[in-house]
Amino acid sequence: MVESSAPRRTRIQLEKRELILEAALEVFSTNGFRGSTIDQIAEAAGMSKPNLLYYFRRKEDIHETLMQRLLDTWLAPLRELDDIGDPLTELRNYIRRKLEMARDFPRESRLFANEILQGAPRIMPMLEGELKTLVDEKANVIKGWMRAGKIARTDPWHLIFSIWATTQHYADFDVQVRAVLGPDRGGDGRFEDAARFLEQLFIDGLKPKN
Amino acid sequence: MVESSAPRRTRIQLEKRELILEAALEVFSTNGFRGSTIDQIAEAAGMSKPNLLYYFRRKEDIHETLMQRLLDTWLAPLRELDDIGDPLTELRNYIRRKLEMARDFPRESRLFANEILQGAPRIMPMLEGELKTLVDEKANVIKGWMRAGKIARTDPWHLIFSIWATTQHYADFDVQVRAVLGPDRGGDGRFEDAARFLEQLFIDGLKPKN
DNA sequence: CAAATTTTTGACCGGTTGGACAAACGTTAG
DNA sequence: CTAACGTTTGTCCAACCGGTCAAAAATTTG
Repeated sequence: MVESSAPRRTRIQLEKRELILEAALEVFSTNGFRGSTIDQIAEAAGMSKPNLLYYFRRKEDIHETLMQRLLDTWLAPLRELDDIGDPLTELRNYIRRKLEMARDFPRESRLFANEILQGAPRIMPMLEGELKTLVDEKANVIKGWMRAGKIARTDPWHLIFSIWATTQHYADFDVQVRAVLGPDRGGDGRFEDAARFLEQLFIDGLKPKN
Repeated sequence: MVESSAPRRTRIQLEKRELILEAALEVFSTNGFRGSTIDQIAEAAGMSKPNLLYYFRRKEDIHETLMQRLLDTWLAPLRELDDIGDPLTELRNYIRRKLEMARDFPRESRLFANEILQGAPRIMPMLEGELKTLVDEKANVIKGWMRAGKIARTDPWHLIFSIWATTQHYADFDVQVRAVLGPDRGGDGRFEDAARFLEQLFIDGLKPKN
Protein backbone atom coordinates (compact mmCIF):
# COMPACT_ATOMS: atom_id res chain seq x y z
CA MET A 1 0.00 0.00 0.00
CA VAL A 2 1.30 3.40 -0.96
CA GLU A 3 1.89 6.17 1.48
CA SER A 4 -1.54 7.81 1.29
CA SER A 5 -2.26 11.52 0.95
CA ALA A 6 -1.66 12.24 4.64
CA PRO A 7 0.88 15.08 4.62
CA ARG A 8 4.04 14.52 6.59
CA ARG A 9 4.44 16.91 9.46
CA THR A 10 7.43 18.27 11.30
CA ARG A 11 7.53 18.88 15.04
CA ILE A 12 6.75 22.54 14.53
CA GLN A 13 3.84 21.68 12.27
CA LEU A 14 2.31 19.48 14.94
CA GLU A 15 2.79 22.05 17.69
CA LYS A 16 1.49 25.01 15.73
CA ARG A 17 -1.48 23.11 14.44
CA GLU A 18 -2.43 22.27 18.01
CA LEU A 19 -2.03 25.92 18.96
CA ILE A 20 -4.31 26.98 16.13
CA LEU A 21 -6.93 24.36 16.91
CA GLU A 22 -7.00 25.44 20.54
CA ALA A 23 -7.45 29.07 19.54
CA ALA A 24 -10.03 28.18 16.92
CA LEU A 25 -12.05 26.18 19.44
CA GLU A 26 -12.23 29.26 21.63
CA VAL A 27 -13.24 31.57 18.79
CA PHE A 28 -15.59 29.26 16.89
CA SER A 29 -17.45 28.16 20.01
CA THR A 30 -18.30 31.72 21.00
CA ASN A 31 -18.90 33.29 17.59
CA GLY A 32 -19.97 30.41 15.39
CA PHE A 33 -18.31 29.58 12.09
CA ARG A 34 -19.43 32.54 10.01
CA GLY A 35 -19.14 34.88 12.98
CA SER A 36 -15.47 34.06 13.41
CA THR A 37 -12.66 35.53 11.32
CA ILE A 38 -9.29 34.05 10.49
CA ASP A 39 -7.73 37.17 11.97
CA GLN A 40 -9.41 36.51 15.31
CA ILE A 41 -8.13 32.95 15.38
CA ALA A 42 -4.66 34.01 14.30
CA GLU A 43 -4.48 36.66 17.00
CA ALA A 44 -5.72 34.20 19.64
CA ALA A 45 -3.01 31.80 18.47
CA GLY A 46 -0.37 34.54 18.53
CA MET A 47 0.54 34.51 14.88
CA SER A 48 -0.14 36.38 11.68
CA LYS A 49 -2.99 35.47 9.34
CA PRO A 50 -0.80 34.29 6.46
CA ASN A 51 1.18 32.20 8.91
CA LEU A 52 -1.97 30.53 10.13
CA LEU A 53 -2.99 29.90 6.53
CA TYR A 54 0.32 28.17 6.03
CA TYR A 55 -0.83 25.46 8.47
CA PHE A 56 -4.49 25.35 7.44
CA ARG A 57 -5.07 26.46 3.91
CA ARG A 58 -8.74 27.25 4.37
CA LYS A 59 -10.89 28.40 7.27
CA GLU A 60 -13.13 25.42 6.72
CA ASP A 61 -10.20 23.04 7.16
CA ILE A 62 -9.74 24.24 10.72
CA HIS A 63 -13.41 23.79 11.49
CA GLU A 64 -13.48 20.37 9.90
CA THR A 65 -10.46 19.13 11.82
CA LEU A 66 -11.96 20.47 15.03
CA MET A 67 -15.26 18.77 14.32
CA GLN A 68 -13.72 15.39 13.55
CA ARG A 69 -11.78 15.38 16.80
CA LEU A 70 -14.78 16.57 18.76
CA LEU A 71 -17.13 13.85 17.66
CA ASP A 72 -14.93 11.02 18.85
CA THR A 73 -14.57 12.32 22.38
CA TRP A 74 -18.11 13.64 22.48
CA LEU A 75 -19.72 10.26 21.95
CA ALA A 76 -17.30 8.35 24.15
CA PRO A 77 -19.63 8.32 27.19
CA LEU A 78 -22.45 6.81 25.16
CA ARG A 79 -20.10 4.20 23.72
CA GLU A 80 -19.22 3.18 27.24
CA LEU A 81 -22.85 2.54 28.13
CA ASP A 82 -22.74 -1.19 28.52
CA ASP A 83 -24.91 -4.15 29.18
CA ILE A 84 -22.87 -5.31 32.13
CA GLY A 85 -23.74 -4.01 35.56
CA ASP A 86 -26.99 -2.72 37.04
CA PRO A 87 -29.04 -0.78 34.46
CA LEU A 88 -30.06 2.07 36.76
CA THR A 89 -26.46 2.48 37.88
CA GLU A 90 -25.29 2.34 34.31
CA LEU A 91 -27.66 5.14 33.30
CA ARG A 92 -26.78 7.17 36.39
CA ASN A 93 -23.12 6.93 35.46
CA TYR A 94 -23.84 7.96 31.88
CA ILE A 95 -25.70 11.05 33.08
CA ARG A 96 -22.88 11.90 35.46
CA ARG A 97 -20.23 11.52 32.77
CA LYS A 98 -22.19 13.67 30.34
CA LEU A 99 -22.62 16.36 32.97
CA GLU A 100 -18.90 16.28 33.71
CA MET A 101 -18.22 16.80 30.03
CA ALA A 102 -20.53 19.83 30.00
CA ARG A 103 -18.56 21.16 32.95
CA ASP A 104 -15.08 20.37 31.66
CA PHE A 105 -15.56 20.90 27.91
CA PRO A 106 -18.16 23.63 27.51
CA ARG A 107 -16.49 25.00 24.39
CA GLU A 108 -16.73 21.68 22.63
CA SER A 109 -20.38 21.47 23.58
CA ARG A 110 -21.07 24.94 22.21
CA LEU A 111 -19.19 24.23 19.00
CA PHE A 112 -21.36 21.20 18.48
CA ALA A 113 -24.54 23.11 19.39
CA ASN A 114 -23.66 25.86 16.95
CA GLU A 115 -23.25 23.35 14.16
CA ILE A 116 -26.54 21.60 14.85
CA LEU A 117 -28.43 24.88 15.29
CA GLN A 118 -27.46 25.96 11.80
CA GLY A 119 -28.78 22.73 10.36
CA ALA A 120 -25.59 20.64 10.68
CA PRO A 121 -24.48 21.46 7.11
CA ARG A 122 -21.01 19.99 7.65
CA ILE A 123 -21.77 16.87 9.69
CA MET A 124 -25.13 15.71 8.40
CA PRO A 125 -23.76 12.44 6.94
CA MET A 126 -22.21 11.60 10.28
CA LEU A 127 -25.50 12.21 12.12
CA GLU A 128 -27.42 9.92 9.79
CA GLY A 129 -24.65 7.34 9.74
CA GLU A 130 -22.32 6.85 12.66
CA LEU A 131 -24.45 8.64 15.24
CA LYS A 132 -27.73 6.98 14.30
CA THR A 133 -26.09 3.56 14.30
CA LEU A 134 -24.63 4.11 17.76
CA VAL A 135 -27.88 5.42 19.23
CA ASP A 136 -29.93 2.61 17.70
CA GLU A 137 -27.52 0.10 19.18
CA LYS A 138 -27.69 1.61 22.65
CA ALA A 139 -31.46 1.99 22.39
CA ASN A 140 -31.64 -1.75 21.93
CA VAL A 141 -29.52 -2.30 25.01
CA ILE A 142 -31.95 -0.12 26.96
CA LYS A 143 -34.91 -1.96 25.47
CA GLY A 144 -33.42 -5.16 26.82
CA TRP A 145 -33.34 -3.66 30.29
CA MET A 146 -36.99 -2.72 29.96
CA ARG A 147 -38.00 -6.18 28.83
CA ALA A 148 -36.11 -7.60 31.81
CA GLY A 149 -38.09 -5.29 34.11
CA LYS A 150 -34.92 -3.53 35.27
CA ILE A 151 -36.16 -0.06 34.33
CA ALA A 152 -39.57 1.36 33.47
CA ARG A 153 -40.82 0.92 29.91
CA THR A 154 -40.47 4.05 27.87
CA ASP A 155 -38.99 5.31 24.61
CA PRO A 156 -35.20 4.70 24.67
CA TRP A 157 -34.44 7.22 21.91
CA HIS A 158 -36.22 10.05 23.64
CA LEU A 159 -34.60 8.97 26.87
CA ILE A 160 -31.20 9.49 25.28
CA PHE A 161 -32.32 12.84 23.87
CA SER A 162 -33.43 13.97 27.31
CA ILE A 163 -30.07 13.07 28.82
CA TRP A 164 -28.25 14.98 26.09
CA ALA A 165 -30.56 17.96 26.48
CA THR A 166 -30.42 18.27 30.24
CA THR A 167 -26.68 17.83 30.58
CA GLN A 168 -25.54 19.91 27.60
CA HIS A 169 -27.88 22.66 28.74
CA TYR A 170 -25.36 23.49 31.48
CA ALA A 171 -22.70 24.16 28.86
CA ASP A 172 -24.71 25.68 26.01
CA PHE A 173 -26.98 27.88 28.15
CA ASP A 174 -24.38 28.53 30.83
CA VAL A 175 -24.82 32.31 30.87
CA GLN A 176 -28.56 31.93 31.35
CA VAL A 177 -28.13 29.36 34.10
CA ARG A 178 -25.70 31.59 35.93
CA ALA A 179 -27.84 34.69 35.45
CA VAL A 180 -30.95 32.97 36.83
CA LEU A 181 -29.20 31.31 39.75
CA GLY A 182 -27.59 34.60 40.70
CA PRO A 183 -24.19 35.25 42.22
CA ASP A 184 -24.92 33.10 45.29
CA ARG A 185 -25.99 29.80 43.75
CA GLY A 186 -24.50 30.34 40.28
CA GLY A 187 -20.95 29.61 41.40
CA ASP A 188 -18.96 26.42 41.11
CA GLY A 189 -21.50 24.47 43.12
CA ARG A 190 -24.11 24.56 40.40
CA PHE A 191 -22.85 21.38 38.78
CA GLU A 192 -23.15 19.40 41.99
CA ASP A 193 -26.68 20.74 42.44
CA ALA A 194 -27.47 19.81 38.86
CA ALA A 195 -26.04 16.31 39.33
CA ARG A 196 -28.16 15.73 42.42
CA PHE A 197 -31.27 17.04 40.73
CA LEU A 198 -30.83 15.07 37.52
CA GLU A 199 -30.21 11.84 39.37
CA GLN A 200 -33.42 12.27 41.29
CA LEU A 201 -35.38 13.30 38.20
CA PHE A 202 -34.27 10.40 36.05
CA ILE A 203 -34.61 7.76 38.76
CA ASP A 204 -37.69 8.80 40.70
CA GLY A 205 -39.44 11.58 38.82
CA LEU A 206 -41.47 14.16 40.64
CA LYS A 207 -44.26 12.09 42.14
CA PRO A 208 -44.19 12.36 45.94
CA LYS A 209 -42.98 9.32 47.82
CA ASN A 210 -45.71 9.04 50.48
CA MET B 1 -47.30 63.82 29.28
CA VAL B 2 -45.57 64.67 26.02
CA GLU B 3 -45.67 62.45 22.99
CA SER B 4 -42.65 60.31 23.71
CA SER B 5 -39.89 59.37 21.30
CA ALA B 6 -41.94 56.55 19.72
CA PRO B 7 -41.97 57.39 15.99
CA ARG B 8 -45.39 57.72 14.43
CA ARG B 9 -46.02 55.12 11.77
CA THR B 10 -48.25 54.98 8.74
CA ARG B 11 -50.21 51.91 7.72
CA ILE B 12 -47.53 50.96 5.21
CA GLN B 13 -44.82 51.36 7.82
CA LEU B 14 -46.57 48.93 10.13
CA GLU B 15 -47.17 46.37 7.39
CA LYS B 16 -43.67 46.50 5.94
CA ARG B 17 -42.04 46.35 9.33
CA GLU B 18 -43.99 43.16 10.03
CA LEU B 19 -42.90 41.75 6.70
CA ILE B 20 -39.28 42.51 7.48
CA LEU B 21 -39.45 41.04 10.97
CA GLU B 22 -40.96 37.84 9.65
CA ALA B 23 -38.23 37.55 7.03
CA ALA B 24 -35.53 38.41 9.55
CA LEU B 25 -36.77 35.74 11.95
CA GLU B 26 -36.36 33.18 9.22
CA VAL B 27 -32.88 34.36 8.27
CA PHE B 28 -31.47 35.10 11.73
CA SER B 29 -32.71 31.84 13.22
CA THR B 30 -30.93 29.75 10.62
CA ASN B 31 -27.73 31.76 10.15
CA GLY B 32 -27.25 33.61 13.41
CA PHE B 33 -26.81 37.36 13.63
CA ARG B 34 -23.39 37.70 12.09
CA GLY B 35 -24.07 34.95 9.60
CA SER B 36 -27.05 36.83 8.19
CA THR B 37 -26.82 39.69 5.72
CA ILE B 38 -29.19 42.57 5.17
CA ASP B 39 -29.43 41.51 1.55
CA GLN B 40 -30.69 38.07 2.56
CA ILE B 41 -33.37 39.57 4.77
CA ALA B 42 -34.35 42.11 2.13
CA GLU B 43 -34.70 39.41 -0.49
CA ALA B 44 -36.74 37.21 1.84
CA ALA B 45 -38.98 40.22 2.48
CA GLY B 46 -39.23 40.96 -1.24
CA MET B 47 -37.67 44.40 -1.21
CA SER B 48 -34.39 46.14 -1.97
CA LYS B 49 -31.71 46.63 0.66
CA PRO B 50 -32.01 50.43 0.80
CA ASN B 51 -35.74 50.06 1.12
CA LEU B 52 -35.35 47.76 4.07
CA LEU B 53 -32.93 50.21 5.63
CA TYR B 54 -35.62 52.85 5.30
CA TYR B 55 -37.71 50.91 7.83
CA PHE B 56 -34.90 49.74 10.09
CA ARG B 57 -31.87 51.96 10.00
CA ARG B 58 -29.45 49.35 11.28
CA LYS B 59 -29.22 45.56 11.14
CA GLU B 60 -29.04 45.50 14.90
CA ASP B 61 -32.36 47.35 15.18
CA ILE B 62 -34.13 44.47 13.45
CA HIS B 63 -32.53 41.93 15.75
CA GLU B 64 -33.32 44.00 18.82
CA THR B 65 -36.99 44.41 17.90
CA LEU B 66 -37.25 40.71 17.17
CA MET B 67 -35.67 39.86 20.50
CA GLN B 68 -37.94 42.11 22.52
CA ARG B 69 -41.07 40.59 21.01
CA LEU B 70 -39.73 37.09 21.39
CA LEU B 71 -39.10 37.30 25.09
CA ASP B 72 -42.68 38.19 25.98
CA THR B 73 -44.23 35.26 24.18
CA TRP B 74 -41.42 32.95 25.09
CA LEU B 75 -41.94 33.27 28.81
CA ALA B 76 -45.74 33.26 28.66
CA PRO B 77 -46.06 29.55 29.53
CA LEU B 78 -43.97 30.00 32.66
CA ARG B 79 -46.02 33.07 33.65
CA GLU B 80 -49.14 30.93 33.46
CA LEU B 81 -47.74 28.40 35.92
CA ASP B 82 -50.07 29.03 38.79
CA ASP B 83 -50.69 27.99 42.34
CA ILE B 84 -54.27 26.98 41.66
CA GLY B 85 -54.99 23.43 40.58
CA ASP B 86 -53.13 20.19 41.17
CA PRO B 87 -49.34 20.71 41.16
CA LEU B 88 -48.48 17.62 39.11
CA THR B 89 -51.13 18.58 36.55
CA GLU B 90 -49.89 22.13 36.53
CA LEU B 91 -46.33 20.99 35.77
CA ARG B 92 -47.52 18.50 33.20
CA ASN B 93 -49.40 21.29 31.42
CA TYR B 94 -46.36 23.53 31.54
CA ILE B 95 -44.22 20.85 29.92
CA ARG B 96 -46.86 20.27 27.28
CA ARG B 97 -47.16 23.97 26.48
CA LYS B 98 -43.40 24.35 26.21
CA LEU B 99 -43.18 21.36 23.90
CA GLU B 100 -45.95 22.81 21.74
CA MET B 101 -43.98 26.01 21.47
CA ALA B 102 -40.91 24.08 20.37
CA ARG B 103 -43.09 22.46 17.71
CA ASP B 104 -44.95 25.57 16.56
CA PHE B 105 -42.23 28.22 16.97
CA PRO B 106 -38.90 26.51 16.30
CA ARG B 107 -37.46 29.63 14.69
CA GLU B 108 -38.07 31.66 17.80
CA SER B 109 -36.44 28.94 19.88
CA ARG B 110 -33.37 28.87 17.67
CA LEU B 111 -33.09 32.64 17.63
CA PHE B 112 -33.06 32.59 21.41
CA ALA B 113 -30.62 29.69 21.56
CA ASN B 114 -28.26 31.48 19.19
CA GLU B 115 -28.27 34.55 21.38
CA ILE B 116 -27.58 32.61 24.59
CA LEU B 117 -24.91 30.46 22.95
CA GLN B 118 -22.95 33.56 22.02
CA GLY B 119 -23.00 34.78 25.60
CA ALA B 120 -26.28 36.72 25.43
CA PRO B 121 -24.49 40.01 24.67
CA ARG B 122 -27.72 41.82 23.79
CA ILE B 123 -30.10 40.49 26.45
CA MET B 124 -27.91 39.97 29.50
CA PRO B 125 -29.69 42.66 31.58
CA MET B 126 -33.02 41.01 30.88
CA LEU B 127 -31.71 37.62 32.00
CA GLU B 128 -30.44 39.00 35.29
CA GLY B 129 -33.52 41.14 35.78
CA GLU B 130 -36.89 40.16 34.44
CA LEU B 131 -36.09 36.49 33.83
CA LYS B 132 -34.42 35.86 37.18
CA THR B 133 -37.29 37.56 39.01
CA LEU B 134 -39.87 35.43 37.22
CA VAL B 135 -38.01 32.19 37.78
CA ASP B 136 -37.39 32.96 41.45
CA GLU B 137 -41.08 33.66 41.88
CA LYS B 138 -42.14 30.41 40.24
CA ALA B 139 -39.46 28.48 42.11
CA ASN B 140 -41.11 29.64 45.31
CA VAL B 141 -44.49 28.41 44.10
CA ILE B 142 -42.92 25.03 43.42
CA LYS B 143 -41.26 25.06 46.82
CA GLY B 144 -44.68 25.53 48.36
CA TRP B 145 -45.89 22.41 46.58
CA MET B 146 -42.95 20.49 47.96
CA ARG B 147 -43.55 21.67 51.49
CA ALA B 148 -47.18 20.60 51.13
CA GLY B 149 -46.04 17.13 50.04
CA LYS B 150 -47.68 17.50 46.64
CA ILE B 151 -44.51 16.78 44.69
CA ALA B 152 -41.16 15.30 45.62
CA ARG B 153 -38.60 17.59 47.21
CA THR B 154 -35.92 18.70 44.79
CA ASP B 155 -34.29 21.83 43.42
CA PRO B 156 -37.00 23.98 41.74
CA TRP B 157 -34.52 26.03 39.69
CA HIS B 158 -32.88 23.00 38.14
CA LEU B 159 -36.33 21.52 37.62
CA ILE B 160 -37.22 24.54 35.50
CA PHE B 161 -33.91 24.28 33.64
CA SER B 162 -34.58 20.63 32.85
CA ILE B 163 -38.01 21.46 31.44
CA TRP B 164 -36.52 24.18 29.27
CA ALA B 165 -33.71 21.92 28.12
CA THR B 166 -35.79 18.87 27.23
CA THR B 167 -38.53 20.76 25.38
CA GLN B 168 -36.40 23.29 23.51
CA HIS B 169 -34.13 20.44 22.46
CA TYR B 170 -36.78 19.40 19.95
CA ALA B 171 -36.58 22.80 18.26
CA ASP B 172 -32.91 23.65 18.60
CA PHE B 173 -31.53 20.18 17.81
CA ASP B 174 -34.30 19.27 15.40
CA VAL B 175 -32.01 18.11 12.60
CA GLN B 176 -30.16 15.78 14.97
CA VAL B 177 -33.40 14.40 16.39
CA ARG B 178 -34.73 13.70 12.94
CA ALA B 179 -31.45 12.21 11.74
CA VAL B 180 -31.25 9.82 14.68
CA LEU B 181 -34.91 8.80 14.58
CA GLY B 182 -34.62 8.15 10.87
CA PRO B 183 -37.25 8.57 8.19
CA ASP B 184 -39.72 6.20 9.88
CA ARG B 185 -39.96 7.66 13.37
CA GLY B 186 -38.63 11.15 12.59
CA GLY B 187 -41.85 12.33 10.99
CA ASP B 188 -44.65 14.37 12.48
CA GLY B 189 -45.28 11.86 15.22
CA ARG B 190 -42.07 12.62 17.03
CA PHE B 191 -43.65 15.37 19.12
CA GLU B 192 -46.36 13.07 20.41
CA ASP B 193 -43.72 10.49 21.27
CA ALA B 194 -41.70 13.17 23.03
CA ALA B 195 -44.76 14.38 24.96
CA ARG B 196 -45.52 10.88 26.17
CA PHE B 197 -41.92 10.25 27.14
CA LEU B 198 -41.43 13.54 28.95
CA GLU B 199 -44.61 13.15 30.95
CA GLN B 200 -43.50 9.75 32.15
CA LEU B 201 -39.97 10.95 32.88
CA PHE B 202 -41.00 13.96 34.92
CA ILE B 203 -43.77 12.19 36.82
CA ASP B 204 -42.41 8.72 37.49
CA GLY B 205 -38.76 8.65 36.51
CA LEU B 206 -37.14 5.46 35.31
CA LYS B 207 -37.38 3.24 38.35
CA PRO B 208 -39.44 0.13 37.52
CA LYS B 209 -42.94 -0.03 39.00
CA ASN B 210 -42.89 -3.64 40.31
C1' DC C 1 30.23 26.39 6.92
C1' DA C 2 26.66 26.42 2.96
C1' DA C 3 22.81 24.60 0.63
C1' DA C 4 18.20 23.11 1.09
C1' DT C 5 14.09 23.32 3.32
C1' DT C 6 10.69 25.09 6.34
C1' DT C 7 8.51 28.97 8.53
C1' DT C 8 7.01 33.81 8.81
C1' DT C 9 5.55 38.12 7.11
C1' DG C 10 4.00 42.44 4.50
C1' DA C 11 1.70 43.70 0.69
C1' DC C 12 -1.90 42.90 -2.06
C1' DC C 13 -6.48 41.33 -4.36
C1' DG C 14 -11.28 40.47 -5.46
C1' DG C 15 -15.54 39.90 -3.37
C1' DT C 16 -18.81 40.95 0.27
C1' DT C 17 -20.99 43.69 3.71
C1' DG C 18 -23.33 47.41 6.35
C1' DG C 19 -24.74 51.58 5.47
C1' DA C 20 -25.25 56.61 3.18
C1' DC C 21 -27.38 59.49 -0.18
C1' DA C 22 -29.67 61.81 -3.62
C1' DA C 23 -32.76 61.33 -7.06
C1' DA C 24 -36.94 59.22 -8.75
C1' DC C 25 -41.44 57.61 -7.93
C1' DG C 26 -46.00 57.32 -5.79
C1' DT C 27 -49.67 59.10 -2.95
C1' DT C 28 -52.47 62.25 -0.72
C1' DA C 29 -54.49 66.72 0.60
C1' DG C 30 -55.70 71.32 -0.63
C1' DC D 1 -53.30 70.58 -10.85
C1' DT D 2 -49.70 70.93 -7.57
C1' DA D 3 -47.23 71.05 -3.47
C1' DA D 4 -46.01 68.23 0.34
C1' DC D 5 -44.95 64.06 2.06
C1' DG D 6 -43.98 59.18 2.15
C1' DT D 7 -41.73 55.35 -0.34
C1' DT D 8 -38.42 53.04 -3.42
C1' DT D 9 -34.24 52.42 -5.85
C1' DG D 10 -29.48 52.80 -8.23
C1' DT D 11 -25.21 54.14 -7.08
C1' DC D 12 -21.57 54.58 -4.27
C1' DC D 13 -18.23 53.96 -0.33
C1' DA D 14 -15.26 52.46 3.32
C1' DA D 15 -14.39 48.60 6.09
C1' DC D 16 -13.85 43.87 6.36
C1' DC D 17 -12.86 39.20 4.98
C1' DG D 18 -10.84 34.98 2.97
C1' DG D 19 -7.13 33.93 0.56
C1' DT D 20 -2.62 34.60 -2.60
C1' DC D 21 2.17 35.53 -3.39
C1' DA D 22 6.80 36.57 -3.38
C1' DA D 23 10.33 37.47 -0.62
C1' DA D 24 12.59 37.48 3.86
C1' DA D 25 13.87 34.98 8.00
C1' DA D 26 14.74 30.90 10.50
C1' DT D 27 15.78 26.22 10.78
C1' DT D 28 17.43 21.82 9.32
C1' DT D 29 20.55 18.99 6.73
C1' DG D 30 24.83 17.55 4.60
